[in-house]
Amino acid sequence: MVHGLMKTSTKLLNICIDSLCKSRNLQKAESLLIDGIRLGVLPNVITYNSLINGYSRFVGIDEAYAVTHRMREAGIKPDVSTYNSLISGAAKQLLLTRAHQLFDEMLRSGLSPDMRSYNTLMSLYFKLGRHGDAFRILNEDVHLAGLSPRVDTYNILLDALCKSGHIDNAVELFKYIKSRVKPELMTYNILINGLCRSRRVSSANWMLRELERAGYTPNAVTYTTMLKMYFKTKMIEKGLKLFLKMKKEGYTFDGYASCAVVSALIKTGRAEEAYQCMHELVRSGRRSGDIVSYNTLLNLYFKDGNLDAVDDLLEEIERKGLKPDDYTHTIIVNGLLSIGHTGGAEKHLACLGEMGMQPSVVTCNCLIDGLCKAGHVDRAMRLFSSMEIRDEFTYTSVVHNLCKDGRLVCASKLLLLFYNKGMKIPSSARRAVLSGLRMTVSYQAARKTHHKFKAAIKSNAIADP
DNA sequence: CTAGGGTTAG
Repeated sequence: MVHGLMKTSTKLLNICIDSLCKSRNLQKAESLLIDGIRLGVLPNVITYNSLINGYSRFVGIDEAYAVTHRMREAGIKPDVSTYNSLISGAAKQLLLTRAHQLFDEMLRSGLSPDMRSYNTLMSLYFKLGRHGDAFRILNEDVHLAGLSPRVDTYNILLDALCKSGHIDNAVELFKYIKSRVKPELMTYNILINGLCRSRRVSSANWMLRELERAGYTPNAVTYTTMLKMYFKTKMIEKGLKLFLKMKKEGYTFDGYASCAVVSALIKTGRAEEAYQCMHELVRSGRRSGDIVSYNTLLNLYFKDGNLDAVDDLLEEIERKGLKPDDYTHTIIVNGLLSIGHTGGAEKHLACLGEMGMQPSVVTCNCLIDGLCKAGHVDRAMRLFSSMEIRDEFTYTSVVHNLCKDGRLVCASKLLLLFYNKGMKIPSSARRAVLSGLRMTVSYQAARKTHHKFKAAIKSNAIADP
């Protein structure tokens, strides 16, 4: 009798602790655990697994691993679930070696990894761009372990194919797996997202119909994905119409769709409607209060020139203990540049460095472009030289701005260098250099440079595929 | 374990 009651209590304790952990309230979960022990309700492996999962997701792998010592002291041995949580914690921080260490430790403890353990490892390899290693796990390790992939494994595979630009292979794989497993709503969402990212509007709509034919109802994820595709393909009104439909039909819409709508409205100069949308979101009480929605709002205030609101919002972010991310810093740098405060923007970048953070490529790109446009080409070029990672935005921006500044020789030399590196630069950059050369140097010089560019692009096209 | 939102060039 007493034993039965205790079992019920532990179950209740576990439900409470798990829900606290899932909502990031790890402190409260810890004190509940202590209260439980005081009252004689003993934790079991499930209790500790919830904690480990929470620390893995929201704090860090070391903090999560520390809990395993506490559970061992309590006489409870970690199980496969424990290790799965730990491995996903390592995977979240892209710590491949750590993930493998934990995997080996699990094997040494006599535990057999399950499909989820392999899924986590595969997904990590995909995230690191090591597709070959991911497929090796699937084709060798999973087989050796006597396991077979289910729909969740295929979801990971499909998503990886979509995100690495192999959407056609993803669709092919989808057709193949349909004969083996029943696709989930998530499976359809992954494919729709892949099609939307490559702007295949009609294929995305076809996949949406397939989703419905399979008996599913589109959810907030499906609609947000479609919404973004409309904005990306400049079909703003169509996107807004879909947003209205989501609201009207009472779909489980949340802050995700609103952020996408607000940013599209800002980009098309409709600040008034953007404010309205943001206010609606706050009123609905669905604002999740995460850094993404703050970034969206911050961008809106900057673009609207509402600097007092910017100050207040930055203060609020700090007060709430939210960590500004790369997007936040980019928005701030861009905002400072837009009000002509180039020194402030440079200072912000320097501050990041002092705090031991690397500014992102995007942040640097914005500063380079802003400095150039404000006439400080030399300062921009100094930043350009110091960058370790550059992308096509960096190059395009630098070439265009050098041309505008009349430094055509420099621009053409750099462009040639980028072509030789195999970078994909929009043809507008080449046209800017050539027309500049024609106007300020000579038709002859432009023609010679044109040939050089063509040769570089051609030799790269052969070396690349 | 796996799906959707926010920043930059032309």
